[in-house]
Amino acid sequence: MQANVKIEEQIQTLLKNTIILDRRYLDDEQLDRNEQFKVLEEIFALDVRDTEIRDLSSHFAPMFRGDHPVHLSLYGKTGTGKTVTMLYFLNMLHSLCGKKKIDMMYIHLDLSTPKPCFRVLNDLACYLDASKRYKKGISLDELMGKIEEKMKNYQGYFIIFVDEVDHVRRDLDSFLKFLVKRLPQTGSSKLVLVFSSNKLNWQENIDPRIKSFLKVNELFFKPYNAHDLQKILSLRIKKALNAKMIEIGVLEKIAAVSSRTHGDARKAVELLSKSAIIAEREGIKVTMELVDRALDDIEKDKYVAMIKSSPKQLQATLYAIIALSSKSKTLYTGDAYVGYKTFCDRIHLRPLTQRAFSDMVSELDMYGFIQARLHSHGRYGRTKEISINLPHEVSDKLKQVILMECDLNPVY
DNA sequence: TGTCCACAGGAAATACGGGGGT
DNA sequence: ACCCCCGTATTTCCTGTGGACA
Repeated sequence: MQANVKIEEQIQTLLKNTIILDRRYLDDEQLDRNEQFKVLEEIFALDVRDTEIRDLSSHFAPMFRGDHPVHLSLYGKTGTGKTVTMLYFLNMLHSLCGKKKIDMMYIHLDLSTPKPCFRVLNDLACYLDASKRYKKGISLDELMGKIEEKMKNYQGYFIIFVDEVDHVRRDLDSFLKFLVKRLPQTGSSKLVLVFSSNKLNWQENIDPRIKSFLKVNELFFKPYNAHDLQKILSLRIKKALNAKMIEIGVLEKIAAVSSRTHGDARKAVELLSKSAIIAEREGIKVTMELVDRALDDIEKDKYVAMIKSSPKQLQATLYAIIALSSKSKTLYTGDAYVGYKTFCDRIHLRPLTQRAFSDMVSELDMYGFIQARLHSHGRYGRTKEISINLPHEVSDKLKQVILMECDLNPVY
């Protein structure tokens, strides 16, 4: 009896302190297409990305006169809404075309993770239902043929949205050549290509003959400013969180910090989400200080997540470096390599050559785990000076994580 | 000024693993 | 089942190098 009361009390307080009401709205991945569009609609209704949408409209307007719009290039850093805005726009365009009885279809090729040319074409073919999913073994030509075959009888507008084009590894040239020169010549469909990229110069390295065929209109997405971010965040708060548990100023702070450092909407929402999670776990309101802590946490998680998804060899390299550099102040490649080999021995991993090890070190340097500066000691040789400038807690955490990964999955 | 250390980092060769064709 | 092809990971081999030292 008494226990019942107690439990009820506890549940009551928990409910009262609940912050996250619907966590799906804190992570777009968990929303389905329609829900995403709904959220977008609300955001765009607040005049966010208004100019971009206007530009897009005017770019595609010729379609309604039976004209053929030229290709389009979108530029903007990650998280500035290129993908989201374009998808939203295409969706609208699609339904508008439906109303006006204009034949139109669009395809979104998502390259957020880099893929070789082959896979991209395969994806395209799959969307068109022109081929099954291959991993390897079929020639590019054959794939292209299948796609052409499928498109031969299509008459209407055909929009291909290539998201993050510069991520086509190996042979971006032949991929573009196919899209720009070969595909338009098959059948009578009106092909419109939309490219997005966060590199301004992605066109620089492509074959000039193809480049000249890419008569592109360009559209720039500016990073979100604090004002826009506030609108976006407040919408998320409305959808996902218990507004009573969020102190005044938190929203503004997150928006300000985010716009100052990156202007990335996804990261801003992530920060909000992280703050809420911490607050809920500790049963307190979301305060300004909590936002700072969430910021730290995100930073740490980044490293941990990255090392977790890295190959064993890279993990071993990092472990050896962390372990060694806590003992001595300056660490050189040779010593690091020796330490790495002993560690490999311990976890039954076949050690790499020094040459390959050196590449691992460079990679870790690139990712920001360590710093490796080339330094010459005169007749005592030239080597990299390796140092770590992560906070101790982070490197300790990394060590733990790596050990766990290795001990649980011994190789060889 | 020449030597020589202890590597860096480029190029080419080789190993590997997964998948299709037959 | 066997062979071939392709893309990627490593190895092998190699040339290059800043500067302390004699």
